[in-house]
Amino acid sequence: MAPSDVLLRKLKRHCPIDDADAEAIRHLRYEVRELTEAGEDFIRQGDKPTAAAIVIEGIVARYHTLRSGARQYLTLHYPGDWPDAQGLFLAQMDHSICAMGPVVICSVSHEQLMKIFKARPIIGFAIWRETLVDAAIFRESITNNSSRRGAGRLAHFFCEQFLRAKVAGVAEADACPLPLSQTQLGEMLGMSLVSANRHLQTLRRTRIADLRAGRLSIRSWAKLVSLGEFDDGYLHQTVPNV
Amino acid sequence: MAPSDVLLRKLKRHCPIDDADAEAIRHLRYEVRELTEAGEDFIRQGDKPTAAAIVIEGIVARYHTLRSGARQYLTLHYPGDWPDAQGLFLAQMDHSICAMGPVVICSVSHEQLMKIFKARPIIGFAIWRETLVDAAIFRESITNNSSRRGAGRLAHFFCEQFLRAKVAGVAEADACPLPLSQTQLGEMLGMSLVSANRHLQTLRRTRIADLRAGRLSIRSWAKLVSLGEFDDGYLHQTVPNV
DNA sequence: CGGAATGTTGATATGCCTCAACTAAAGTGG
DNA sequence: CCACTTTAGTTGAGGCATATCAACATTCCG
Repeated sequence: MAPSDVLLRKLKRHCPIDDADAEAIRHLRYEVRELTEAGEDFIRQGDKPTAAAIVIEGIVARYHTLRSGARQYLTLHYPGDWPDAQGLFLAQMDHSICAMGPVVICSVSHEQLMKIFKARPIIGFAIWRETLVDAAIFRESITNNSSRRGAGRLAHFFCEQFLRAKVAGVAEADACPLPLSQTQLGEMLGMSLVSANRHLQTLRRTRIADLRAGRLSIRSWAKLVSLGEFDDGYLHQTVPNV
Repeated sequence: MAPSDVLLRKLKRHCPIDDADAEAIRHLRYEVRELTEAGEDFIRQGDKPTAAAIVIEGIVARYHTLRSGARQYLTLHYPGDWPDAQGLFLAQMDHSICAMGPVVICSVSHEQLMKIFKARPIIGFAIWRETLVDAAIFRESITNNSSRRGAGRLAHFFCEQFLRAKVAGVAEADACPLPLSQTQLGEMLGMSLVSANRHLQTLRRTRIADLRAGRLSIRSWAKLVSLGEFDDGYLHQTVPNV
């Protein structure tokens, strides 16, 4: 899919974009970039970005680097997502973003975006809303990592990733890409890789879900939702009137 | 301080607000509300707000309610903060907000705000930036609650609250209000109240910090920062050019 | 003065981390 | 194509941090 199509598809999920808005978006100049290496950073903590990136293909992750050098993964991002939209107003990156596999991203300069926001506020609102949904996802992660434990924490995470992959159009009926090693899964959920491994096996053994070779398979959605106490409200998939 | 002064003070921290912008803000109609009961909710999970609240005096908290009825506190908010700005674009609240003591809030209808955003984009940008800093704070909480443990987790939290209280103008040189019971401290940091109590005592014994009667006293800022591995970059206090 | 909420302490249990060894799979170079 | 290396996944054992339970102290408030 062409970058502007991915972009429009996503923005329309946030706000009603009319033909003139769509035209303006199609006329943006973006630079397309391919990353082939899994793990490659494309924005680093401390950077001062002058353009915003949109994921076109593949999956990227935001992460903090701790004093010790350890990582805390924060979220994954799917095609259509704007993983560094905050860079529009926050001068310096407080975290890094890396590719979780082969990825295509495109970037649009802040300059162009600021101009379009002034001329067509609705486009700014759509991207603002994107950042607000991100924030809701962060909040949910605080809760998941702080108050659920073991398999429930994994289950909640899997529910979210599966739904988001589905909305982004990269999931099948009962499976989706989830290119995380068990080490990374642990770094995402605040547990050791040994714990991640063991809870993963529990989900396998109970035929609830399976993660293998970068692919998440859902065996029983109902059980997964129940175990993770998952309620998708925070993903805010229903579009408001603006 | 008058509501519009608190509001302007905060917005100016985000973007350069000119006289005409300030005038427009002063002419907004807001409803002032006082809450006297600690613990009183003023927005509930599931609500569909039609106005946005600004904290004028006191401290409020956002929290999730789990299936079990337990709470996960997400963040505290200080005078000038917009704890439910997300309601502008996300139809339904995914969390609740309560007063942590006597509080004054004022609310401005979404209708008025949307109008002013279209006429004066810079005001929208300032509030957008507010929501982006919130998101950065959420990210940091994920990391703090997931990858630091014990006293370090407490220390990081205390550093953040002290700095934010200072910026909001409600802190003294080495102390600030922090109206949390130990139970709530635990619910904020993802630990039991017994653990919260014991780590608190460690900080007391080592003369690093003390929390008593809703008041946080900093005994050694240097040690607190070091113990919590605190770096204030994520609070994004430096103002960008727009 | 009594009752409720909050804070403190001890004892016990358990979940998770760490260490360490080993297996399996994937990628590399001769 | 096969040995070799590297990375990822699996398993067991031991110890520690934190949760839980329970009793008690303290403060606050009516």
